[in-house]
Amino acid sequence: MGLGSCFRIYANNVYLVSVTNYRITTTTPFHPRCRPSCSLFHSTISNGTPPPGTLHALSVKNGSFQTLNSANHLLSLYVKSYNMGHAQKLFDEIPHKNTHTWTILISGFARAGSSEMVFNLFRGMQAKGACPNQYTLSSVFKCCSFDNNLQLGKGVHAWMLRNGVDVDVVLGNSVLDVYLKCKAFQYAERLFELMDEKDVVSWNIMIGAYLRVGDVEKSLDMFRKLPCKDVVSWNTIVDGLMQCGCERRALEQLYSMVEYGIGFSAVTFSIALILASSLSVVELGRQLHGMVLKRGFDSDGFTRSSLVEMYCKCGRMDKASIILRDVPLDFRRKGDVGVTSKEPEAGIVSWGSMVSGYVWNGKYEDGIKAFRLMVRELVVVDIRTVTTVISACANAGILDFGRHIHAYVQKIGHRIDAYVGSSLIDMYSKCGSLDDAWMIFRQVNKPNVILWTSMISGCSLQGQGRQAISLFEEMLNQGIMPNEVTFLGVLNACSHAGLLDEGCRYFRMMKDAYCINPGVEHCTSMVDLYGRAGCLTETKNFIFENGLSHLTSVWKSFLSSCRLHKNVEIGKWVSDMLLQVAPSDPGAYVLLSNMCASNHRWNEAARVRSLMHQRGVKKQPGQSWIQLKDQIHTFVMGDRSHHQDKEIYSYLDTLIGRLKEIGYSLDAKLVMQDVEEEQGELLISHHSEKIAVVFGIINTTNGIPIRIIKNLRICTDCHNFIKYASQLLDREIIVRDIRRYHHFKHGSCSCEDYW
DNA sequence: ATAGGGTTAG
Repeated sequence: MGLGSCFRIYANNVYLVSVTNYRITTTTPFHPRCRPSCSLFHSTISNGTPPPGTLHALSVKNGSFQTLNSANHLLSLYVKSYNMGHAQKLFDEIPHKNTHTWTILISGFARAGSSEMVFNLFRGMQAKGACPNQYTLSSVFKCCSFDNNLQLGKGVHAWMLRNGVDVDVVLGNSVLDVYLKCKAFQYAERLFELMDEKDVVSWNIMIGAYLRVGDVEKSLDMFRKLPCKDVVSWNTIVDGLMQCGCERRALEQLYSMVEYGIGFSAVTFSIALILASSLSVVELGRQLHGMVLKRGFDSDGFTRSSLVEMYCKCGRMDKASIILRDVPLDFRRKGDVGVTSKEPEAGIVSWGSMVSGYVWNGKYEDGIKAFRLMVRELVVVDIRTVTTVISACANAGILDFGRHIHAYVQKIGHRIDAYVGSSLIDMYSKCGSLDDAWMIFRQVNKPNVILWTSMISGCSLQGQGRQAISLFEEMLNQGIMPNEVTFLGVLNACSHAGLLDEGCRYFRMMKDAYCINPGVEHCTSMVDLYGRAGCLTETKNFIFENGLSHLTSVWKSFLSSCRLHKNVEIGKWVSDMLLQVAPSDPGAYVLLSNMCASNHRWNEAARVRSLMHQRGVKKQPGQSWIQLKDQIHTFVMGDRSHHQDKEIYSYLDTLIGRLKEIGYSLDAKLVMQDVEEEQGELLISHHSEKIAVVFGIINTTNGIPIRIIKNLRICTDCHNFIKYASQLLDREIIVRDIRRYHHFKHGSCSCEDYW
């Protein structure tokens, strides 16, 4: 993790520490009593340290920075306070480096996850004839594990054996971990057998590795054979089972822990709380909360964060905020925090969880408020939390908040890595701003599959099918291995762009060349592809050949294709199938009645509606929302609750009049097609998306695109209305509905009227 | 100095 500018609190003073071009600056001078000396470097860490940069400057000035020993101490001080930029600079200045000098810097970069730096330094070290010690090797192996660099790991392991390096159990475990993280199970198993000294950590590493690849039986077997389990062994098995989707078995193991009297650690609580929220057992969560309080684990930041997250996921924001109330933002001043402790991060995580929690629960304003508070209070927001929040913004479609966070990431000087990059690309493309997504995509250094996939899916989402495909081809050319998600993006792109042949080719490629079994989503996408191309017979064959006839999504897609191609005969048959599979799905009835209506079969349409009514199937009410400044404005059909309602409706009526002059018409038959409620022209003209659009027009200046999010699919009339409005007012209007994006510009839509 | 908590795409 790179470190840019950040705020650090030393002895109740806030320092802005910025590291740019290896130069360190602080806004507030440190305490004048401090005089740099070797011993001071150590003692100051624990009791309110002035930034080491200042110490460095002073020590150079008054000549106390002379011996290699003191240089190494200073180096380690930089490393411990995460100032790797300055550490590197100092390192370069040290003329005669010893093993210790190299090791300090290497371990620092290893902790920061900068594998490339570690590998380069390690090579440099060997070239200069400095002999790596066990600490050095351990750091290198850690990076090999992190980077899946099997080649280097194997090389260093061989070098160790050749040079007769004394391998103790810790170093042996590091090597074992490399082989397992790289999924080199044969090597690992052989090494495990040959290790003359094995401890419980070695076993835990093995058990964890089998769980990561989903080999539940093997890991459970080893777990049972393990003679002296520690709490980590138990944590590993509970968490691993949960990750493998065996939540019930995880819960059983958790209960066994209690039975055997194994004391829970903070990690156990974290895992257990997540388990409780994924099983939606609020009661278990509450019990755990009680235990946490009883055992005093509520001072642990990670545990608190899990508590907050658990309550957030259960929708209990009240409970979550109570926990957070006891975690003040100035938690770092409480004196229980050392520079090297994980605690500051953990406190931040609690707040980050709260921000995400608000967003998950649709309380965007509160989320934004909490985030602002964090920033205002000069808290360093943990980058992992940031990615979570960005992804929450993506799913909630709130571009402004997303942009704020993007700006924040830039401000703190964090490099946009694959994690942040993917979530930003996703956010921008889901919020309808593909240009920004491209900008992010181009600036990421080492793109991985996920990054490529985000961009491919983004293009596909925005209807840029061809673009998505050429991106995919480029990815293959660069030797990046696509996975099932990538193929899903590509297939969706083909289906949106109507590229039948290409879609079929990629589907075969996925199965034959990459041995990926098509999942439900892939098959639905294929059904969509065939259906949209008008190959209704092929669609039907595909469904039966692939045994998909039990899937609601497949029949729904088929039915909308029938509607598109106005094939009522097949459509009726499809809707029979659909109603058999999903008799209580409101979408089935709506689609069917729409299809009948658009073919002027009014009686049948009415029959479908009354059937729906009889069976007590309720349609989801339509809702649209738009963000202006910090506020999210939500509208339902015929909404009168907004304080600007008079203005909105009079503008809407005028606008409809003007649009009619350029060709828009409120067609009576469209009234019946509607996905929301459908009774007469008045109601259709007051659909939530129309209200939201008008509200946006009134409250923004010309030239600013209007972004609307809708919880259902957009109806034909609103689609028409917005097309004409974009032409008349020369405005870009972007509507994200439940299925896809509609990018209206100059009177046409990016979906080319298919959705 | 080794293992376990939560980060990105659908």
